[in-house]
Amino acid sequence: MTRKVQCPVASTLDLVGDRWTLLVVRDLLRGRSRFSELRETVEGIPPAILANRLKSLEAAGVVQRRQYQDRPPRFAYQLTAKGHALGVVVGAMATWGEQYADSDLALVDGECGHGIRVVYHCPTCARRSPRRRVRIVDSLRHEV
Amino acid sequence: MTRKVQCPVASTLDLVGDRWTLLVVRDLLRGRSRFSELRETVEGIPPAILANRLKSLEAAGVVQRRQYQDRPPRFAYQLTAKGHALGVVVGAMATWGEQYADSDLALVDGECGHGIRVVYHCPTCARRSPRRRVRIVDSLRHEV
DNA sequence: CGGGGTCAGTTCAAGAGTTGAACTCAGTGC
DNA sequence: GCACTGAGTTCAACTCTTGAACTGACCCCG
Repeated sequence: MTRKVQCPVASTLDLVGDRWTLLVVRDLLRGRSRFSELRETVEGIPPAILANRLKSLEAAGVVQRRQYQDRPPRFAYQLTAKGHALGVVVGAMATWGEQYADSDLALVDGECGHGIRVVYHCPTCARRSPRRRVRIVDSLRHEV
Repeated sequence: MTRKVQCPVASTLDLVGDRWTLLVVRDLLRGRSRFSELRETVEGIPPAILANRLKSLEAAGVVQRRQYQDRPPRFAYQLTAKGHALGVVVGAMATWGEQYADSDLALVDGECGHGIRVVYHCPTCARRSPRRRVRIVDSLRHEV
């Protein structure tokens, strides 16, 4: 069901625009990697959906399925670089959700260990704008 | 269908975790405000879905429905502050999607007019980390 | 005064996706 | 041999989504 659009938001939503996919990504970011771990931590996901989503994510190059032992064949799912980049989306949702709901999860910098936020950043002005009003325009080339 | 969870990602997804809602928010951010405008610009959305989503968003306090004339009653939908804050999520998807798909949309700072990105930011270190590895942990209070 | 057009939706049948429960199958520990 | 674990698959019931058509209020035009 690929929509033939150019909007990056729409193409992102083609992959992760459902109730479950980003919860799976969230738990992969949390360090879960095995099917059964994900089934336990992704709140009430039916195994059929989990299997289906992991397949889509693998097909999209977002996760990688690795067999980590073969006597009883066992698999681990890990995020690729592309998948780790999706952390910004999950993080943005966490940042937003934290303002409007109680939370037991936090987004933490892998290096300094501090809680972090997802914010706007203008590379031209080198200016960060956590709550800036932002517009979405049809293109930078033919500005609306 | 409220999930009784505390994860901010999950509660955000309860509201916007479907194929359409964030496309509607995107176009509200783009300055569209009337039903017919949204129907035209949200790629192929069925009017029943659009009406339904606008109702949910209004109930969630993300948009506000204003009657802007009453001879023929006409309505405009506008984002509240809460809704504008969702721009970070849409922006994160745009940022991610732009790296993996061609784009005709751009995220623009409302003030300086430059194209902007959505990035991680650590308020403690005052350090911005566009591609930093990030972890999601169970809580900052009782660290995992 | 009648016809066509716009806007903001609603209605409805058909189809697609989701849910929950149960089941499979291989291997392992006891 | 037997229960258990991990990694899924299968299936029927249910719900949600899709697309197309329709409504109804109001305008403008001749």
